[in-house]
Amino acid sequence: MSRSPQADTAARARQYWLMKSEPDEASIDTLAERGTLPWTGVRNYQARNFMRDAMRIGDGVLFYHSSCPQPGIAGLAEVSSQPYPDPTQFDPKSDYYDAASRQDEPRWMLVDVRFAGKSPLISLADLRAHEELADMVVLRRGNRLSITPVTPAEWRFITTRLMR
DNA sequence: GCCAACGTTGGC
DNA sequence: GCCAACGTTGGC
Repeated sequence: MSRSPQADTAARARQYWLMKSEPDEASIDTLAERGTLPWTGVRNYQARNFMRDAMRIGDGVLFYHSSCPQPGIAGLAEVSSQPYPDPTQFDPKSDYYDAASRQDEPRWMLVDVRFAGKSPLISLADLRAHEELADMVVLRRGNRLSITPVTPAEWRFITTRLMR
């Protein structure tokens, strides 16, 4: 099956994601200092599949602080690499070591994420207060996924209405 | 610290 | 392939 030259070169529309990080491990300030971070430690297949199969360089990221005194969106980032194997899976000293993963067939893939700006914290209560965001995946009851898709409308609302 | 919700494991 | 038990997530 051949594809047109346009299909090979045309960028797909930018997509958007929300990525949870525990600020004790990596906060928006950590990302601001370092510029980019490898998104290590994801050990959930659905979240891995988003990074491995769906993300593209330049996709927008809502950087979310979780498991902390003030959970919420703390800033913006963007996907800045192709997927590649998470090195921590091969490191026996890492909390994220996976003895069952093989070098020649890595189980866990990640992307790098680049800092794109800090925002005043947008709390869960703030997010839930807006009808426009009622269907956000991250707000769904029982949701535990550390990476969730964000619709263009949700992205627009958050970045243009809640972040100014 | 509690606990709801969900994913993974492993016996059968 | 079922499903109970167990572990983890993550807000409160």
